[in-house]
Amino acid sequence: MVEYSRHLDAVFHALADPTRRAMLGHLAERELTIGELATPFHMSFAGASKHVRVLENAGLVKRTIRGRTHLCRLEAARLAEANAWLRRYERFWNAKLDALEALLLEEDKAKAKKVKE
Amino acid sequence: MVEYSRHLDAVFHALADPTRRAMLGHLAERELTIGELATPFHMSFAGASKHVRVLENAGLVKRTIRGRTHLCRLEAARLAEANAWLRRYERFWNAKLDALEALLLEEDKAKAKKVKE
DNA sequence: CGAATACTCAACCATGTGGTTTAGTATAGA
DNA sequence: TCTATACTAAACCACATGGTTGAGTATTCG
Repeated sequence: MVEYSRHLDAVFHALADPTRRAMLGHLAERELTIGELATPFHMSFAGASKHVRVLENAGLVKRTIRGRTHLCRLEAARLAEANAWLRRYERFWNAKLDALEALLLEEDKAKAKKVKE
Repeated sequence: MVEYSRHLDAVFHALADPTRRAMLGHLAERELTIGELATPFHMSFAGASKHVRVLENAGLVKRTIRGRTHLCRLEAARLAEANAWLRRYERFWNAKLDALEALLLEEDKAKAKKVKE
């Protein structure tokens, strides 16, 4: 759980930029080269390339060099880690789950009582 | 959906720091003052205070000034937004949820149909 | 009142960030 | 082979970040 920490730093930092989030969105459709990733943005090629590097370092993108083009594909495992971290706070934003939790808690109490008896 | 973008920048940036993530963890237990939030960390009081400010600006923490102490409580709505963003990639890391997603999508379609009618 | 407490603000520092441009490397294709 | 393509690397810029210290502002309490 603590092992996530380093990952999470990099992943959340990578996600904190709208360009990079958009890039991930495009990669969700299909694999793309650096050039294809770069074109939608008003930015130099090198600039976009640096964003891809950040995503790669965060483990969100894997690169396959094929000839002179670099094919990038989405790697979702680290997104799953980030999601897992966020889910720990789910009960704070989801009242329905709060009620469920209360229910389960009571069930647990009932069980505990039975065990004691 | 695009409206999230500004929020997401701030939220993900706030979450990219382990000190701030730990602070949120503590706030999940109970409301805390700035001083209580600061003590666990090897850091000046003012330094910790700046972290709280970042969380506050990201909308993750609400502050209630009570006399000379500032009580902070977790505000999870923005975490929910971040979670919603991440969930769009769920199918990439969880094959089982893929089926669920398809199901929900059909339900949504059914609902949309009803609304239209 | 006076002193301790809880906190902010401002200035400062080193480093990191997002962006650029220019130059360089390696591959593909005429 | 010669040139266009796809990309990286490096140097540079302005600005943000995470951290510090020191001073300032309320508020509480003896």
